[in-house]
Amino acid sequence: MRQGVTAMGKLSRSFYLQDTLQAAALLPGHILVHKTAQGTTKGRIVEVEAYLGLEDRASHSYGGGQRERTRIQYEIGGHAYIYQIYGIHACMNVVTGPPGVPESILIRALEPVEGIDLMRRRRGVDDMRRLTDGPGKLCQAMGLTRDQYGADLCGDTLYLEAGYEGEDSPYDIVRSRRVNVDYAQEARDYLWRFSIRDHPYVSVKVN
DNA sequence: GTGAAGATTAACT
DNA sequence: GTTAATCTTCACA
Repeated sequence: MRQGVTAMGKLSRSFYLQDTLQAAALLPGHILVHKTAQGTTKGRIVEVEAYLGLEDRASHSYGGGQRERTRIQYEIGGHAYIYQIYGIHACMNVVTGPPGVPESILIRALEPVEGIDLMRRRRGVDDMRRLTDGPGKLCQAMGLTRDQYGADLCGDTLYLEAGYEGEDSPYDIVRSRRVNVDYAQEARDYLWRFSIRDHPYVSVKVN
């Protein structure tokens, strides 16, 4: 390694075991990495939303009823919860908390960092701005499908790389209402979306 | 077995 | 701002 170039490590299990809202607030700025036979893609997380199963009417695990789709949310934090939505798109979540606690964090937007040409090919789009500025788009760009359901983020193919060091985020994080959960009664107003202030890759403008 | 709805996107008007 | 695309999962019978 060259002098002055710091290799920052992979986020460890402990990151995923902290309080979900705390983890969600710290997630923007870190890097999502996916290694495939086609190549490696990396993107800096710029927008996430927390889903707290038991008390959150917008969560797939609301009420705690364990279903086939949400099985992985009940595992220990640090696994990938990927589901298909509207029959078309995949969405990538990071499972948090100890075993038995169905909480996760939806990754809603990334800033492309590495493998940008591969992302362009997968998306069939040239404009870099449209590569990863939405939950379905980033999965397509990163090559994430339900095949990655349950992947261990403490493994070597799909994981998070530290984008900054230390306990506190150096980014200016904004809390806002989540996107497209208006049906969720009282839960629609929870400020469980965390994004980097004014970042160009955030999917939906913060109010 | 049947049906409804969705943590979205892109292409419209 | 509105709407179609497209299909798995879940609720209910």
